[in-house]
Amino acid sequence: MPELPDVETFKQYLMATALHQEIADIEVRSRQMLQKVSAAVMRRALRKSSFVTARRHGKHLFVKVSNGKWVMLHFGMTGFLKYFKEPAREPAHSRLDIAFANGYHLAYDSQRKLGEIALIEHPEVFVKEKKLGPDALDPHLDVDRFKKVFQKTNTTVKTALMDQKRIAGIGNIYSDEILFQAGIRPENKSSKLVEKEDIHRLYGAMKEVLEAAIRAQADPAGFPADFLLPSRQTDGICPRCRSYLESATVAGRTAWYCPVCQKQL
DNA sequence: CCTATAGCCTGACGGC
DNA sequence: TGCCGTCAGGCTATAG
Repeated sequence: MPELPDVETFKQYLMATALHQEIADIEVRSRQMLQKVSAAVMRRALRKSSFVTARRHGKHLFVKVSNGKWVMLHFGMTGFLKYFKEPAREPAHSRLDIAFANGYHLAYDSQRKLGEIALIEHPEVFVKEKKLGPDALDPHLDVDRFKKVFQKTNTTVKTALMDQKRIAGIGNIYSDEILFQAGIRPENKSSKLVEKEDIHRLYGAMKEVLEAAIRAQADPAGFPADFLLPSRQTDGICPRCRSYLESATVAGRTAWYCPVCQKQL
């Protein structure tokens, strides 16, 4: 699930529910989710503290603790957050449970355990160490910088879009949507896009798709009618021209596209 | 350096 | 019903 729009929605959710409440205790349900930190250290860092704010870079969520530390949450393919009170409401694969003094809980759920939880000094240092590219919605990421990212590579445009070291936040699902909105096939060479001046449309589509998805809180039910994503399956139909969608393996993932609306350069 | 590919982990689904 | 293969909205370590 979690690409940029999803993680942005998690951030807003966390900030609307879980800030400024004393943390009574935490329970690490799956040790393997913790990166370079023991459950004991994590517990010591959070107990009696509270969360004060949150920020996001790409698919990473950073939650600031009142003692100055930050908790880093990455959601893998299946992660999400859930704020709840009744124990019966705890999600099925809760890997970290944070119990607040007011009786509520915040659960980090990850069915496939492909995510990561860490305790870090500062998000900026983390981003630098991970060599993450600029966030896809960073205002400083203008079209010229975007262009540079795409011209100096020999890979496909979908692969480049999903490479977190080039631009952070886009994964398999949203790269399909962005390429559909830009009218470009996923297996086109990235550098060719720059030659052919299609790069401006790709840039515009990226910003528009991600912003629209955030407005819909990453819920497909609220997506614009011309979005490809809800049709992304066998026998799926293009929302524009009604052709059957096609799929191909690109970057080891399944790409869906409209053979009529998306051109081969 | 660059790019492509297995492997990690768990569960849901379709076909037999 | 049960079993098996396949696939899944991510990323890393490795090979070429």
